[in-house]
Amino acid sequence: MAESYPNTNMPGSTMDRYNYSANLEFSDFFDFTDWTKGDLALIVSGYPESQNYAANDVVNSGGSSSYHEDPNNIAASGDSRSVMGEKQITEKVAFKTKSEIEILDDGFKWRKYGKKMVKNSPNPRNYYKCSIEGCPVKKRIERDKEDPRIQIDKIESSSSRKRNRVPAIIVMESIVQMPYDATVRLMLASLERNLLPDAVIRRLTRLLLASRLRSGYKPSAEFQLSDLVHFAHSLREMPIAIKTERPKSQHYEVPTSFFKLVLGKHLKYSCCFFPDKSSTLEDAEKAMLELYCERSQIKDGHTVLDVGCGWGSLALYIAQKYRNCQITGICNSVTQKAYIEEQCRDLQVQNVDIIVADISAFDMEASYDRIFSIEMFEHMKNYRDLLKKISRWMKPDGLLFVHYFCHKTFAYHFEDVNEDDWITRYFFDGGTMPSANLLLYFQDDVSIADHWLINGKHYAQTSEEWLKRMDQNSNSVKPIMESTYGKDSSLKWTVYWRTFFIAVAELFGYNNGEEWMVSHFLFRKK
DNA sequence: CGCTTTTGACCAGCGC
DNA sequence: GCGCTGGTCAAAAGCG
Repeated sequence: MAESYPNTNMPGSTMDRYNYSANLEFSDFFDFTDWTKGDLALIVSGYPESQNYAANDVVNSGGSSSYHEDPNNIAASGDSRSVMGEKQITEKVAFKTKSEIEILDDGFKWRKYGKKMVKNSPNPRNYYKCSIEGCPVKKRIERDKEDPRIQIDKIESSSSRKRNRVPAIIVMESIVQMPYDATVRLMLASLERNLLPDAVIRRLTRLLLASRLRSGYKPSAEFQLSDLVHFAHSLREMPIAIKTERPKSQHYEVPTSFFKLVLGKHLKYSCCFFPDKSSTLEDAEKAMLELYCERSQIKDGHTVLDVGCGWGSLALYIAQKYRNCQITGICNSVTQKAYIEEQCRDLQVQNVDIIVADISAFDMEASYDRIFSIEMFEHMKNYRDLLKKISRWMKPDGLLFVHYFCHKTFAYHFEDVNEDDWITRYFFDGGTMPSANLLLYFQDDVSIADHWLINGKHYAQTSEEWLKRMDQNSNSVKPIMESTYGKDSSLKWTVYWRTFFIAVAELFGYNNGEEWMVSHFLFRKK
């Protein structure tokens, strides 16, 4: 078996690309008028003392809107009482962070307006205002006089106008200090209200990934090959796929018009390949499609099956490139089929047939020279049964090409067991995160001919492009979100989709793309 | 040049 | 009122 792990040709210093943040107005993030209903101050009431406070102290669902007094006298001088006559509303929070880093970047833009020595302390106190015009949030930062490694932040938002209350920033400042579960809970609460700047979502995502890498994803602290073998074995006991309807409704029934605005012109809703970092998304879509053709050794005249064809990016690409190929695509939604057939008419292509079916239940007699599956195995469980079924659709000398995203070492289920895993809940419930070589444990009916890995940065950049396009087309996206999710939830879902793209980018960009990545397999029939 | 940071002046509150 | 402290302003300095 020839295994090669080619350098995926991503140039070195590309991190600047990944610091992209959307050019949105302050008011796009902070919907003041919405806050009068859910009292955000409650979410952050109390002064978290960096180490030893319980999550429940932070997420306080009852009580008054004023903040609790600091048990450790961190912020004794604050005055949150209402001024006589007009209603002055002040939200405050204070916390300590242990950090060697001189200036902690919290993702917000600040303007420094003062610096003062504090009595009885060798360290100065710095005064900042949020640099966005009209934002009433201020913060002051000083270092602990006993332990200068500890940074003390006090943040307050004060305004006479109720609609200008800005506890959002307080939420954000607090959550980055919190234990894992409290962080997640607040992130969710903040997300729903559209309160987090991209930089914060990115930072939180990385924190969560780091935390999960330490404990959550791995079946054991020392992940061993035997764990993977066990995982692979356990998949054999499961149905081919579970909960096939949920991801479909979660994800794939959003109107095609949305994906037309977000994806590249091939409508490839999977990882693209960037020959260099300045490649356009269209280039990258094409480069990956071309890579599939090359690695699968496809020839003109072959019969081709694309299992899980989506909007037909690969089917249509092959149909145009190899006019004598006859291509069948299987997708799970009628809207996708309708779109592909429309494309066939526009492109004057006659060699494509689309079947709408649930792969786990579907079967047929036909057989093919080449079978492709692009990012569909992630929705499946029982790879043995699935590969057995697919192998029956292969001609004796046929080849199967599989592309899935993966973790380099371990495999895990996407399960909606933790409320924290909102990506699972809303986008991938019932799916699997395979390990890079998981399919090699399922060679009952097929055997490996070749195997490649692709650095995760390609997916990171792909998702960044999707995000960029979604933002650029926000005017057109808005009515789609409103008609899909309802006017009340459209903002929330817009945020979810943006956060999903950000999270995908951070996941695959993690550890320079060497942690989560994309795996390609070429199998022959046994 | 366009931005941020520094810095002394100023101001408000408070205890005496 | 006076002295002290903490917070703010805005002119000047610093920076890439």
